[in-house]
Amino acid sequence: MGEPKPLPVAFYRRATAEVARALLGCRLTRRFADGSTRSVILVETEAYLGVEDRAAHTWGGRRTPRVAPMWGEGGHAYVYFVYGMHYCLNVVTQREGVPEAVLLRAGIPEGEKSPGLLVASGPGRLCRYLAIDSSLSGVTLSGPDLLLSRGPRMRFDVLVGPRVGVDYAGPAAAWPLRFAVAGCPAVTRPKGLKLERLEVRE
DNA sequence: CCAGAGATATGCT
DNA sequence: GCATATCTCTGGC
Repeated sequence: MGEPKPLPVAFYRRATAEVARALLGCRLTRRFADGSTRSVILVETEAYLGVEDRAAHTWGGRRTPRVAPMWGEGGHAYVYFVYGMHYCLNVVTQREGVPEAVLLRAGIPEGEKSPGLLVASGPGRLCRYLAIDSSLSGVTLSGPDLLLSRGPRMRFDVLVGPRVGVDYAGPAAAWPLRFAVAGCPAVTRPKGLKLERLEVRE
């Protein structure tokens, strides 16, 4: 297999909830210092809609050193540390000055000897599996360390529902915000998720 | 199923 | 200073 091709910048410039849905089935590749790689196919995502969204770190226009990557160009990573022991990886969307992002909640490891479906289930475990920490916050998702690419050809149903944590309502939250691949055991507590439609990617 | 522990960076008062 | 956090694991019902 050749080198996966990064997603184009235009991919990240759509409405954030739409990007979250489109990330399902995409491949996230982590490259290590020794040149080895690990990849997952994304199966669960969540949108965070910036200044209007009380659940977003940039709610109300917060602009602190930690969230600086969210204010930057789409297609970059925003990684934060939470609960004293977990990292969470977000995909920054849209353009500079629009601080929105998509939390990556689960992925299926690709090419493992014994396909451990559960090791990348949950945002903290996903980061642990890919050895992602806050030193990667702000890096491009089209670079050597992290690469987002179109996933394998597949067809799947999309589950849509509320976010897992506290799901603040608001003007911006009229959108569905959480997306998952139906029937995938790696998806966090599918409760509350409703089947929306069949997705075909070829 | 649910409550509690775990451990610390971050951001607000 | 202090409360909180886009979480995970374990142990008890």
